[in-house]
Amino acid sequence: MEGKHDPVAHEELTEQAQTPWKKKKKSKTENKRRFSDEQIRLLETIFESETKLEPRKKLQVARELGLQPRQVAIWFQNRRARWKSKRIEQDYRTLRADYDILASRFEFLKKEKQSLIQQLQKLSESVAEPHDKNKASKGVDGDTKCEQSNPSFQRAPLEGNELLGLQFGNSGDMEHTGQAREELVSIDEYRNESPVSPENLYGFDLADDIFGQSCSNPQWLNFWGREDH
DNA sequence: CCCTGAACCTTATTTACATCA
DNA sequence: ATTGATGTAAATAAGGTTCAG
Repeated sequence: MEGKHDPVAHEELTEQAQTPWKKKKKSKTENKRRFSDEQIRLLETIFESETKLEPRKKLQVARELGLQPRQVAIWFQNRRARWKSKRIEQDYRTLRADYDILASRFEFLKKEKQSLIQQLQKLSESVAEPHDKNKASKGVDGDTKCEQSNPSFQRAPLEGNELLGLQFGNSGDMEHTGQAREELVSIDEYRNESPVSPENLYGFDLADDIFGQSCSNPQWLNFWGREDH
């Protein structure tokens, strides 16, 4: 990689030994001057195309700018450090923004889940009532598919276990029961009629990514069914 | 194959200087 | 005009890697 023995690079040692600050702790008349605009301009130009200098190029640049090769080397070292630090800041901002979006989605889905649970409770209560015969047409549909927009309900009433599975995040079982999945798939239908649409709430389209996945991917359901998230 | 020294790297820190309240 | 705080860039130090000899 780097650190090759280069007769040209060896030149630097000789020059370095002559540099006024070499091994000096301090000098009262220290002349640590900032580089001129012209020097910085050229150094920056070179840095844009190559962040590391070949020894020969370093000597050439040093001659051109009237600097010691060591100074050029140090400038590039510091420049790389500054560049890296800025990149880290940028990466942080990007990650932070991603996190904020996910947090918003999480909050929305939490509310959505609560709402669904309440709806299921109401439905199961109404279905459980022995005297009514008309409410069957308002039941939960077990034949639902994601792509299906018809909200007709022809399925048998919810079993207590099914409801509990959702309510208490008992998703380990649900994941492998097609029946349970079908229950949850009705989220897709619910969102179409939901009074609080995600678009209105957060200004971006959740339907395509979040709900789109939730319909086809049981792992999503598994994830959001847990309380510890 | 191992050792050594040179050259260079990254990272952290120090130092000198500029700017501003 | 002076001064202390603060920011920035040049330089140093320490420790690591690579590679020729």
